[in-house]
Amino acid sequence: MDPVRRPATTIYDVAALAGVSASTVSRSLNDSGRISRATVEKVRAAAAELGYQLNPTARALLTGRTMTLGLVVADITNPVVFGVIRGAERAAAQHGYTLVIADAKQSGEAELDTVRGLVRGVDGVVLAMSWLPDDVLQALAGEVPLALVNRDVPGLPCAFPDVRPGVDQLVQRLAAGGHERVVFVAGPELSWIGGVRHAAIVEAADSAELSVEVTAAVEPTPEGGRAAWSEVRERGATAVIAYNDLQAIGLMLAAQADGVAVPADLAVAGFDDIYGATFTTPALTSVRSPLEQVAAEAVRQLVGAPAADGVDLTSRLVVRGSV
Amino acid sequence: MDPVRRPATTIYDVAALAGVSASTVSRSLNDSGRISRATVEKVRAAAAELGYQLNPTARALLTGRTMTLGLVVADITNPVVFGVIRGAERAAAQHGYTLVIADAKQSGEAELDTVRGLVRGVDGVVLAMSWLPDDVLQALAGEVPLALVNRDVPGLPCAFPDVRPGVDQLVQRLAAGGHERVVFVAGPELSWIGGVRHAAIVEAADSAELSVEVTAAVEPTPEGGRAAWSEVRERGATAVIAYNDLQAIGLMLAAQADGVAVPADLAVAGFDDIYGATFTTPALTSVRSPLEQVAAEAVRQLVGAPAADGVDLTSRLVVRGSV
DNA sequence: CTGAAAGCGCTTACAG
DNA sequence: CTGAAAGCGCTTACAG
Repeated sequence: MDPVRRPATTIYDVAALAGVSASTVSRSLNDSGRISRATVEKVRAAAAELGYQLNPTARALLTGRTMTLGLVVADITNPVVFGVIRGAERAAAQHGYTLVIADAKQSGEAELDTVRGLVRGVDGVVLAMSWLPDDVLQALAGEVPLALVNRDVPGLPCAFPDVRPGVDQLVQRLAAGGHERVVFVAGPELSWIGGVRHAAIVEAADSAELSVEVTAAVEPTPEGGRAAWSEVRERGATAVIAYNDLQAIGLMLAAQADGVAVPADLAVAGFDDIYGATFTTPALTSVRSPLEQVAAEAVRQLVGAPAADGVDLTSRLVVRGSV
Repeated sequence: MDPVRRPATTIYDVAALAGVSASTVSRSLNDSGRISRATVEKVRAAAAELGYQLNPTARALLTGRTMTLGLVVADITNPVVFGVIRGAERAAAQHGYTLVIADAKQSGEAELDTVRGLVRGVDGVVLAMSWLPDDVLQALAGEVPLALVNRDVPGLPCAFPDVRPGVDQLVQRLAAGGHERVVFVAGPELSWIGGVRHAAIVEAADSAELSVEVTAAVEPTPEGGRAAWSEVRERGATAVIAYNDLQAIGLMLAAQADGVAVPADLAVAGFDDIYGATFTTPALTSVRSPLEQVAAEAVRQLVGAPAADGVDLTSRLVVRGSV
């Protein structure tokens, strides 16, 4: 791979061409003031002529900052991470950072290994939908600056959506539709956001005088949703809210395969409004959270940039045919 | 972000604790031979005690290699890139590289900018589903080692699946099903793999004595598929093969919305067998390519590792309800 | 088998 | 306003 690359031009090449010292080149290019305009322009011209590009490695060694951020996602197979990746990348670029994306492969152990492997090469790590317990995360934050997406751990920078508005809309809609038995399909036990979703549903149901039951925990996948279907059916639910869209889709397909009409016999809703939520028939109703903004917010906190105003991390209901 | 990090322990700390020179530490840790077993163990113990971790930046500056690879995907929103990301990441890790993932946002210009931004920080770049023309790619390869996924450009390392086996199976199945008018929905004009797919279909159709028409080019998205539906209908097709699954899904939904029964009135198939191909009713029949292996193969070529045997880059038909 | 020294490409006090 | 020099943390000829 190596032989192809021509030796990169350095600051010294530029200095020689411009007839100044390397220090002056460095200062001119970083316009740190204190250099005469004429010199700056001479240096700029020389740099342009040689096609000079800063060697980020050298700078990183000196400054101790790599200007690289790690993003560890719980499971890159879940379409919900798209938004997170997009938002994190946009925010990272905006603050001058490069983003390294790594997959934790749906396992806390793999996640920990992944972060550890990143530690020396990045200035900070964003953990999205982490499977690790609070104390492990707090300890990890001693090794490398950390920020969390869809999680709230005391003492750590965290960003997560406010799920209540969307959940309220969903529950009210179900109540208005005459549903009385609503079942919530539980996500992984370690999922913090799952607990938040459940709590928001229970609270909204209380005010709407609706009863909500919860199933045993299943995987946050279509297979998990399929697996939960029999329990949902036994509970005699007329409406089901899944931990996420993947589950909702699996459950809906399983129910339809059993001859259940959606939404006539069973209303189905999920969370995340993933890409693919419109592929089903009927299309899936879902509580959508602005994950791009949430991820961007986590990055902002991580790099210590000032808060932008007008960031709205509020969820909302996307109504489609399944409810 | 900075103040949190404790000053990292260096090779000199280890050297001091072990009572040897820094050179010896370096050599011991890289077991470059020529160091007595006793010394190596002493150094290892000291390193472990201090929790020493190599500073990759310093090594990179010295060796000129960052041990980082860039992966630029045409559109991270397309589920088809999952496999590419997974395969590339696995292969990169296997060869000791870290993978930086960047999104070209479905635009050749953005793609070029993205690669340029990566150039100085990586040892090589994998371009997946590139939108750039051959000559631009060849020129780019002069700036940074390049490898291509789903593309064949003379003179560059390339990896792509053999689509013919899967296409043959699909076309034979259509022929056996009595279809006579097959329409292929064209993908983006710049898509090399689109041309390959089309050619394979025409060839297979010829041997099966089936006629194949092709539509105007549309976007490789569900919206593109929807947009192509009217043309497909006008052509009186009884079977349609889309450039990719996303198109196939969009087209199928549009047809169904017009009261067309799938597969009774219209057989629909796509390419890629994306995650989500089973979300539709009926589930989508698709020609699946081993993109993980293809991506891993591109990485292998990029880093110049010897070819592993038993890599099979052959496509196959995944039969579901839509055909 | 081990060490002293140079150097990778930058930035930044320290002088002038 | 500009330059000479030191140093970031490593690796690697060059000596011994």
